Amino acid sequence: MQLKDEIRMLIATGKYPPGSQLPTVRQLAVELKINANTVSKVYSELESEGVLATRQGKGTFVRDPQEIDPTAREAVLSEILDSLIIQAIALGFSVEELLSALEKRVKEKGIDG
Amino acid sequence: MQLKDEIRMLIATGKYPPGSQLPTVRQLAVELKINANTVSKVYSELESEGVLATRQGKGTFVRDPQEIDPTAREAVLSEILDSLIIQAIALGFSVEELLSALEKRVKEKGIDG
DNA sequence: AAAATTGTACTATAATACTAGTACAATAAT
DNA sequence: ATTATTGTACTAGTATTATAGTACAATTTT
Repeated sequence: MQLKDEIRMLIATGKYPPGSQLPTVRQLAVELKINANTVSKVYSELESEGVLATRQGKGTFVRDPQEIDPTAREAVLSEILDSLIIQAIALGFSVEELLSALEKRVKEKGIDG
Repeated sequence: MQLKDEIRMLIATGKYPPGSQLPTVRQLAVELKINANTVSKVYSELESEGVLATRQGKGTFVRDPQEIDPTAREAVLSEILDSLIIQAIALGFSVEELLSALEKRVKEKGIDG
């Protein structure tokens, strides 16, 4: 299920800004040649992470971050940070190296904000 | 396959320092009540990431980070950093928030280095 | 109210991953 | 050399997951 990553990517790069509507599950299923239920599951998982919001009969939308419960939002971030830290340390990177690598990567990708 | 994460965790926390030997695939398979081939696969994947080194007939060992090819090592780090950045941005975190959250998380966990 | 649009639930089928058991290959110890 | 130890390859069986197709539920639009 790397579809989740692709959707997050499209959101992160601004292709789908907050409030915008994602393709319908049927549209995306046809486009990617996968099953509508699989798309639905992915949307549901991203919804439970707070990234998306679905409304029956209307569609699936990118959630405005300010509307997300801050506690849940930070919990998700902490989880992925922990995973990152563990992987980096296991590879022998120091904390300093990790921090500077993140800064460098951010600059390279030219991310706004 | 969250076994990979657990092994990385044990390495990161110093339970298995560089050069130390991991349990044999059979030992770990019995202990976790899973199949030896599954353990072998996990070991192989971690080896391809550069974290482990296996030697036929001798066992599987934690690789000394200094022995890892620096290019491959940084490629792995870049990959997980990109994943982190995308997830964080999709959740509406700014780069500044991401960096400070990482610093904070590192301090909280009291990681050496 | 009726029709259209969208996400979801359900069953059956196909594909994938895991398990179990065994045999083999490479290294180390005797 | 022989034996023991360790990781790997292989086949077959099981379980999990994804797919396909259909029907249903909730909302919007007409």
